[in-house]
Amino acid sequence: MSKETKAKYSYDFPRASVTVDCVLFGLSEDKLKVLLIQRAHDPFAGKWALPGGFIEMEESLEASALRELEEETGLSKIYLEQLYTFGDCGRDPRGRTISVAYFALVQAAEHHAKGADDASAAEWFPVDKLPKLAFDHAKILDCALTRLRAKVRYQPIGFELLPRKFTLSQLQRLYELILGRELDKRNFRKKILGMSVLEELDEVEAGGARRPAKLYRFHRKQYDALVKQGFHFEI
Amino acid sequence: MSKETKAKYSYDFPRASVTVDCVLFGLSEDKLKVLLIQRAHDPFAGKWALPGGFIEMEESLEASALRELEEETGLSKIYLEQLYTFGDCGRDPRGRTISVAYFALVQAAEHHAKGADDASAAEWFPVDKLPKLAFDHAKILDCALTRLRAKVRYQPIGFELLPRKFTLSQLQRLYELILGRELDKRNFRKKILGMSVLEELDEVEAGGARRPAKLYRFHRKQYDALVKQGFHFEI
DNA sequence: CTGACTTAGTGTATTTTTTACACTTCTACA
DNA sequence: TGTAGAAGTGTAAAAAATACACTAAGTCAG
Repeated sequence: MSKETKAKYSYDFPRASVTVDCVLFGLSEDKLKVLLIQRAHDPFAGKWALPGGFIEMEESLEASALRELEEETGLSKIYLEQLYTFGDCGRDPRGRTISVAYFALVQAAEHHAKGADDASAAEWFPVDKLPKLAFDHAKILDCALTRLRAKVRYQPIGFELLPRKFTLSQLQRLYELILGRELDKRNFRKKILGMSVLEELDEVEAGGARRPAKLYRFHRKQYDALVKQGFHFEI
Repeated sequence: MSKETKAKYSYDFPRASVTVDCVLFGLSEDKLKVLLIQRAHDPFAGKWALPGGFIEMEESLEASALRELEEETGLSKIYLEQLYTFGDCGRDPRGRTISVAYFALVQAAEHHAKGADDASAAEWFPVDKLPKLAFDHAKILDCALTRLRAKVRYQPIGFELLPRKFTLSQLQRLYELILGRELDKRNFRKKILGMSVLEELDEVEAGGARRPAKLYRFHRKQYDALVKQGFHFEI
């Protein structure tokens, strides 16, 4: 345990390292944001990067991603979806590294990320105002954004970005942000309510010098049931 | 090179193996088929499995997949798309193995696959009549089928499965096979022709005791141009 | 207390898209 | 030459998507 610092694991053939990286999207200040950490160590020390790191041997890929995320940003209990696997030869100066990328949507407001472990800082950046990223993380992020835009059209994933109780205007605004275009209020409401995946609550939004809006909640069970029946959610 | 058979590559931390596996779909005898190889070696010697194997260090993931495919089945020059990465702990009895799965569509008729290398045989199996598969390959195949069914709805991928020149009836039949339901002939033609991604040829189908059908060709350039304009292909 | 301000909330008419549906055409072969 | 068999074609009805403008409910300032 003292001087045995190298050559502890030997194999007949060379092996690549496997890492996981997470693209976390959040919504705050009326902007779509992504969570980045500032790297504490080389390579790319001081540079911004996606949270992530090496997998452990007795952990599934997703578990690795969740662990790294918690270690570096303090965030936990997040639903991750696998995005893509990046394995080009030159992508990591330390040697051949395969990175399995995950992405997730969270309520940025609820998650005050703080840097820890291999990260000296963690911060939410607007997706249209990003710093230069380490490794090929710009490419990974780009891939995630494309996926998000495609996905939001036919899956009700947007709900993950909002507080559990939200107004229809908030929901519409979210869709407009992700899709990058305005939607008609009446048509949006008609459509989304017609899907019966929203549960109308008996509460209204507090505060503000205007008519208070009704609050709704996403009805996941109802949604899952509809999906099973072959329902096609599409905005 | 003679007795140095172990411990040639050493690392400070344990590393997982990385493999690639390919799900190749083909069309023949009016059935959707998938290409399997019979494993020549342990583990699972004699069992059917997806073609695939370990990556090399100086090869991209896709290049590895193409190489393995050629080694084991003789097929080459195929457009592969990354499907998903499978990395659960118990999936390979040899130890922790991460498999990056790819999938592709080819004209089964044109590709007389023959077993070679680590495969003692290669054969096309109808997707609804599969043998028991090695590793977690049944899961991978299932994932590929789901993806294919989802994808065929909004991308004109089916064309890869047909000969370069094909009739509208063949195309319709293909869609029916993949989607698993019948389509109306007139509506199908109206829709597909309305997309202007098919080029009508001056040839007709030969042979057969019936009215010969016009031949068409997929117009990839036209399709790519439409996609750039934000065109949404959907059957 | 009331009027001004701000966002919430609502319905209908038009256009477009999707669906359902049946007969004629063309060729090979008996 | 006529019969078998797939190819090929149009229209009407239903459903979905779109465009569009006013009233309602609350806060706050005066």
